[in-house]
Amino acid sequence: MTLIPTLSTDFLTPLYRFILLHHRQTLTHTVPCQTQDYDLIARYRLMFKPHSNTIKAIRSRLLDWYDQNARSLPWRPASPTSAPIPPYYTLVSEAMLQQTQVATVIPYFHRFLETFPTLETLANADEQQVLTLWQGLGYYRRARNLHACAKTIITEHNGIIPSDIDSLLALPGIGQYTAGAIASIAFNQPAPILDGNVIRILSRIFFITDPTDHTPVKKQLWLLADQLVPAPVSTDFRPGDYNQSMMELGALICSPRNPKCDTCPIQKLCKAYADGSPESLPVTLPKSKPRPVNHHILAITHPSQPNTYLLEQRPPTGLWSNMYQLPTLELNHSKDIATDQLAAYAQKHLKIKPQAITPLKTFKHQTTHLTITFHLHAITPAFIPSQLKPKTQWRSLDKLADLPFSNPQLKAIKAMN
DNA sequence: AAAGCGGGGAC
DNA sequence: GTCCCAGCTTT
Repeated sequence: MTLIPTLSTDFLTPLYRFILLHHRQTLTHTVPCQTQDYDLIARYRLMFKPHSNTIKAIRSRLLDWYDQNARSLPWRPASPTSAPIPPYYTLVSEAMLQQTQVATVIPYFHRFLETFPTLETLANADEQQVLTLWQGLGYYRRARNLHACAKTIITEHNGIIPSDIDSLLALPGIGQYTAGAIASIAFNQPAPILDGNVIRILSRIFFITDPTDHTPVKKQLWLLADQLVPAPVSTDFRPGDYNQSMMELGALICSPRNPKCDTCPIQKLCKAYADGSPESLPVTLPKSKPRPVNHHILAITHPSQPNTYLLEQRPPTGLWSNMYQLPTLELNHSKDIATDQLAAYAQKHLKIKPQAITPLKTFKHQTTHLTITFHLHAITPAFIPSQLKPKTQWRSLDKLADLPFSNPQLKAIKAMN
């Protein structure tokens, strides 16, 4: 019994060739197999080589379903016959859609393109303006990467977004998924994608019960996705539409909970449905819980100018990098002791000697890794400092529209007005 | 391999 | 409350 998979490598990128080679070796070492390995080997066979009829059925059913049920979205052509959208639109939408739902992205996408209608306008913009348009969307590194991406494409690719996976992967903020999405959607290249939707669908169709965020399983899923994406020789060579049909199915039918199996175009091909357990897949590794921390916000009023407060810019790395805020420090102990610490911090780091510190408000903010309790304090300086620390400035709260703030900072600022 | 990185939708 | 979302990067 041979377990060497027969894959066409004609259209695989070097990365996939590497993965494939690695697993060929793995499988070679598995032969001859031990009896206790039969289950594992059966699973590997399945994952490597679905029956060609299964592959064809999945492709054609998904494409037919997509033609009838695709949502109208701003980054899609209005109809199959209308002009293709610029690759720049695909780049922007894919950056925004990373870990973010379609409904959340739509208004941001419109505002962004209104301000930066072309790659060149984006490349020439200030990072501050790009971040401000991203305000509230989260994962702000995406905005800075997209901005850097535009600059790089202008200088190193003559302003033309590259269509090959390797060039795309070299750009900041573009990983395997986004490279595959841009190559397939914007340039109709037969590149696979693997996002949360595709993982969910593949794990259910092929009944993959291993944790899908485990690296070897993830590699198998990439190989599976690579086999399923239409190849140039096939009659239904629409890799961009096929990839989008997978994600569309994951969003509209094959949802994490309460999947609508009754209306699923590939229900008959789904092993998890046959097993009666689609909702139990995919299996994921347990995630760590958010850590509680305390952040203290200092609302320092200008002694003479009304409604004017001291602002600072956050460091270029870490949480809310490069965004603006009322001076804020992390201080993790009881609130009573905090006042002295706040005064010391204001003197040392802001050159402000507080005349009075008044607690104003406390509120919680949730991120993926932190549960932050914000403590908002009003501070009246004893005098106006002769000079300010770098990256700090006095600013009227009426004139903040051009600066990027995190949601909790906006909340604190709103409480001051 | 694991952690850091946001905010909101859906239930 | 929970889980997850058209993931990427750093350690």
